[in-house]
Amino acid sequence: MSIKLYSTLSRRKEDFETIEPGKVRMYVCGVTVYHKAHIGHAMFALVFDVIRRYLEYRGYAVRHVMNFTDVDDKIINRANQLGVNPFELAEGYIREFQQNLADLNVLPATINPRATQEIDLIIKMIEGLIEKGFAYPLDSDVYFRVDKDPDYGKLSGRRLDDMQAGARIDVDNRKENPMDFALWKASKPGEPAWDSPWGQGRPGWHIECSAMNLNHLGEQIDIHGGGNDLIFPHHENEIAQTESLTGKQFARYWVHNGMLQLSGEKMSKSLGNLVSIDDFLAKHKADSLRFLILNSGYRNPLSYSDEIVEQADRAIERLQSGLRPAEAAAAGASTQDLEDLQKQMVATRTGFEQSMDDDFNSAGALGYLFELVRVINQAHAEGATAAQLAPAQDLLKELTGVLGLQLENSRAGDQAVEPFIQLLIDLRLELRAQKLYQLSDLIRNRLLDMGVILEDGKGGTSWRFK
RNA sequence: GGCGACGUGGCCAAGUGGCAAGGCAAGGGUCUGCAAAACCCUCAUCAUGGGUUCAAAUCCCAUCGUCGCCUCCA
Repeated sequence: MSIKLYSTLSRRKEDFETIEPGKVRMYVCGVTVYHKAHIGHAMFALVFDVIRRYLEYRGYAVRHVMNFTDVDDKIINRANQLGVNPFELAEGYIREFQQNLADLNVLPATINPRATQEIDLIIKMIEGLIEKGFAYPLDSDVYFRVDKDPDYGKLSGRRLDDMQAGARIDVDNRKENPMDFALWKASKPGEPAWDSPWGQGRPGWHIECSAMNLNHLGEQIDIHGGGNDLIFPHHENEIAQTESLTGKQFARYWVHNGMLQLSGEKMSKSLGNLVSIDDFLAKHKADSLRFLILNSGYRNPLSYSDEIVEQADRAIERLQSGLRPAEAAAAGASTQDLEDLQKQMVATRTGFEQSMDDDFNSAGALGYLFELVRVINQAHAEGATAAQLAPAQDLLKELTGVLGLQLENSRAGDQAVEPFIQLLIDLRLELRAQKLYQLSDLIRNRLLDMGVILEDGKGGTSWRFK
């Protein structure tokens, strides 16, 4: 069975076929680095991380490119406000975002190109577009001529006639068509600038992505992704530029994720309603955020609230419960239990793959993983040994890993405390044997306050970090 | 005004023609000194109104509601 994925261009699910067999060229629009990254940015990164991981699970070699826009008006404005060098400002946020992604267990992209590293190619492309009549210089700017592009609007499903140019911004009367967009922008004194045939300036927002695609993936790519707020104008313009220049179809599949919303509104820098990735990770595990995103369709909007984060925290604990070690004194599960476990393993992998093949239906896939957890726990409760649980637990680890979940219980760097915890457990065991329950409960409660949970089972007391 | 998406139990959410996955919460039970975890049981006819069909949450029409894009935006 093949993978199906929804493409914004055709507005339907399509069979996934790559240009080169077994290889995927995937470009994902990254961020403009002028501000701390928020969990909305994390969403796109997580969505495409899961897509990439699943494609690799399916045997594809994925060349994953995610760019950084490191020069633009917003960066310059903010640098001016802060009185710092715009390049240094961008560099700092790039480092921070990469650290955020690492903290979220997002695999590093194959390449992270930056707009400022592509200037030569950008200029060549603009020259090519001018030669072909798709662009025209105006003073020291260069604009793309939308009227020359017959299928302009095909991605976003708009026609030029329908668009109320200037409805919310002032029309630049110098342009041939109000919808013409900048390929090259003249710079003001003191702003970052590069030499060009049209004078000192910098690239427009859209052309950089076209250039990075061309440079790192080629004229034609398999998947082009990003948030659905980029469909228009950014991706529309990218198609227009690239296809006008090459005369070939640019991306086979356009994949867009829905927006993360906070209190009913899109989370965005301009609205000021954001939760930074750092804020989130200070209170919750990376797995929790990933679960939130996996648990709903990637194309749907996702409403963020304390309540659903709390639910995600619990759900992760539930998945972790499937990985608990067998009781030391386990007697072994019955043949029937082991058969059930075996059946569920087959059902889980099959269901997982069928769900994920269907446009990366991770919520459906999670359903099968929870069912596996239940059957593992049943066997666990029936006395399965470590060896009996291992195959199912390995499967659980493997498939949650495909989704990028870590399910780690222990906190890094805390190994040193383990002997002391064990000492307290042994002490408490003695107190309980003497029925000194007040003291034994005191130990349990105090450890809980410190984030260590004790659980008394048949085979002794086990513990885990909260 | 134009384009588009969505509306499934208290909450999140899958399912897009054939008896409504899963998670969280809640209630009951087993286990336990107690607790926690785990296990067992209970918990929805799918916004509303029409229509098509042997059969609809799933297709069509209408209504109501929520949201996104059209401007920088993941």
